[in-house]
Amino acid sequence: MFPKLDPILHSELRLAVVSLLAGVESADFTYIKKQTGATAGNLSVQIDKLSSAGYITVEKGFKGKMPCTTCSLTPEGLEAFRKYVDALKEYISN
Amino acid sequence: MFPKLDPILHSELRLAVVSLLAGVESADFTYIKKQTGATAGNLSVQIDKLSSAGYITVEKGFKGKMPCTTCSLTPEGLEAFRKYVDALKEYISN
DNA sequence: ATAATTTGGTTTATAATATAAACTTATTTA
DNA sequence: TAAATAAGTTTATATTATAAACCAAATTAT
Repeated sequence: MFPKLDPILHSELRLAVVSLLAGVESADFTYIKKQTGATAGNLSVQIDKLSSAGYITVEKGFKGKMPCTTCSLTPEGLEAFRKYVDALKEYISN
Repeated sequence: MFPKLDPILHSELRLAVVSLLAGVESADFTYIKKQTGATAGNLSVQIDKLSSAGYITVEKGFKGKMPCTTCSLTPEGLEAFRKYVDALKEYISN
């Protein structure tokens, strides 16, 4: 049977963000924006959702004088990602 | 970089339907409904979309006296599924 | 025989989502 | 100091997913 796919992660951009963060300590907004090719508005919204879900933490600081938003995956986010991947495999393998 | 995910397939139910059909010659509406656990309305809509996209063919006939809608994956549908899986792997592996 | 229920769906309405466009605030460059 | 750029946020819109309501025919119960 097909397991339910976590709707927080079953989104192209949010999945890309989490996938990206899964590989690094942390990444800032503009880096994520470049890597994903997302618009700032869309990214801002999706980062909020991941943050509200507790999948990432978001820290707003400064790099020099410029504002800089840094994101990193929480343990819960990593676990959710792992589960999502497993669930997905039920759909795409066999 | 993250490849674009085919929006026709990046949907929980449509992906389940295509995944299911990828393994068999054809399957009828009620069978798909049972296997996916979807509601009839939702399944009807999603089957229409897959059909409009040319990913599946839909034949309405009768099994005995009861109406019976039979679906099967087209070569394009199979190819799209294959591509989707490949694209997805860029997100979920590494 | 006919009323109620079930089967196999479709259509319509609604709630959620994704996305872009417009806007804000501060900074740097011309 | 005016214009342009950076780094986001907020708001508006279009699309989606989903369920609820509906329909017609067949079956079962009375």
